[in-house]
Amino acid sequence: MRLVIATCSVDYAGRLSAHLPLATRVIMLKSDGSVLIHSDGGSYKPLNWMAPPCTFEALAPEDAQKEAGVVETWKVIHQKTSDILVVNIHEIHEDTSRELGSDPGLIKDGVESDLQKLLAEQIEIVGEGVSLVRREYMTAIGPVDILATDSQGQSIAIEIKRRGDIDGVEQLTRYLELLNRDPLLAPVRGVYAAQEIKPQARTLAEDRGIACLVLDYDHMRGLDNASERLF
Amino acid sequence: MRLVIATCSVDYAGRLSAHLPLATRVIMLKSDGSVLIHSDGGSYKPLNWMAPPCTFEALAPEDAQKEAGVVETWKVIHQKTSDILVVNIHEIHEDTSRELGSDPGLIKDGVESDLQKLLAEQIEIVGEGVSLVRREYMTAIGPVDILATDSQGQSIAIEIKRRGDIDGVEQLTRYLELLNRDPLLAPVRGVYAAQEIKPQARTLAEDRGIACLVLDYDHMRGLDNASERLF
DNA sequence: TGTTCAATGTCGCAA
DNA sequence: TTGCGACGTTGAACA
Repeated sequence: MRLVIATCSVDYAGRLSAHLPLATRVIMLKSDGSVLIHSDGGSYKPLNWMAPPCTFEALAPEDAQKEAGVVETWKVIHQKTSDILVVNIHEIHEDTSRELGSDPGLIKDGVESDLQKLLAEQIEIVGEGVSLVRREYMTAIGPVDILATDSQGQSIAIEIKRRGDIDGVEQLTRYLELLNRDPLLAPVRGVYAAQEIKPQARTLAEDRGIACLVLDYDHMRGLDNASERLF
Repeated sequence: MRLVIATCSVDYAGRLSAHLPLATRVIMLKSDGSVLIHSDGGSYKPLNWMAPPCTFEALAPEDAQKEAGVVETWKVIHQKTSDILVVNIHEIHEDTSRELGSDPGLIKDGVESDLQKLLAEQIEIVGEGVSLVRREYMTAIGPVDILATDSQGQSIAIEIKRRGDIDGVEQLTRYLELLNRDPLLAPVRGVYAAQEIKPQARTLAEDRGIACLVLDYDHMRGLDNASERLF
């Protein structure tokens, strides 16, 4: 790992072309050859970067560039896609290198599977008398998040998303079409459950006779507040 | 901007919970209070981070943590969502600070909007006698990229993607279904235009009677530049 | 300010 | 390897 603070300009050519005018930035050079160029702001996404596997090469600038103030040119080339990143260094302000060793990696806990688990446990949220058949009900085109039956014994296919976009409605529509071909299940109605359902998704769902259900994750989780676990 | 190389463990609680075991990492502290924790590998995404707007606070460790080897605790809290990131510093190996100033920002070329603009200008690429009706033709479920008419006056809905995946075909299908309900427009045929069209997307498109059109951005841009040179 | 859509998306899993 | 969906997505344009 090498960290450089330098005044530089950057050019990228690959799936698109991009240019960064001359300014002072942080350049992170990882040991796999990958490069990240960060400004002092924004979010975690760098202004420009090169993903591994790639090769790094430091070159002496051409005469024209040398006159423009370039002291060094870094050329980073992606080995598969031939994407190229060129960093023209005008001045290096800081330059630190250190061996970090491998990282044990991130341990995650609690995402969409939690929502699914909670809704399966609290399936009566979908409606009175509704009971769970099973989670991850397998079909030829993939698993339906939850299959349930209502008080009349009619099947309900439930698709769960954290954020209810239009593509989740498409997904559920495909499942419903398939499930309704099964005479043992049909008729199957659909429920689209999410913490938040976008207006366009709701419109499309309701146009197709799919019910929308907004889930309150915090309420479902009860008092098990994740932030409390830190203290 | 402050760059720290430190042996640390990290905890995050917010939309999910995550934990990073003790290891040596790079910690980037931006002047807006945001924090990025990088390992020496992977892609541009940090192992963990906190996005602005957030507050940064350095605390003395509690006794139990001090015994575990913690010399300092950094607490970063998101001002709106109350997401929290806690960094327990065991040892600082490098610590650099420098004022970077604001960044002029990235200049991009070759994204979807560029493609759309060029295809609108060079609409005859779609077919002889085809003429532009308008870009971003609005419908109830969103704007169609380009609406055009062919030499017979029949409507054409064009969906443009940089890379033609299957979801673009789904999108165009939805538009076509809607547009074909309009007696003033129907029948409307579809054209799926992209720099690269995946085989599955092509198969699905053609199965639905949607024509596929591969765009050569460099060539189209060349024509554009050439036509500019005439005036 | 909120919503929608693209992205050099990235990442992880399963077939 | 490829396909597919989630992501603490991020970022930008637009209403």
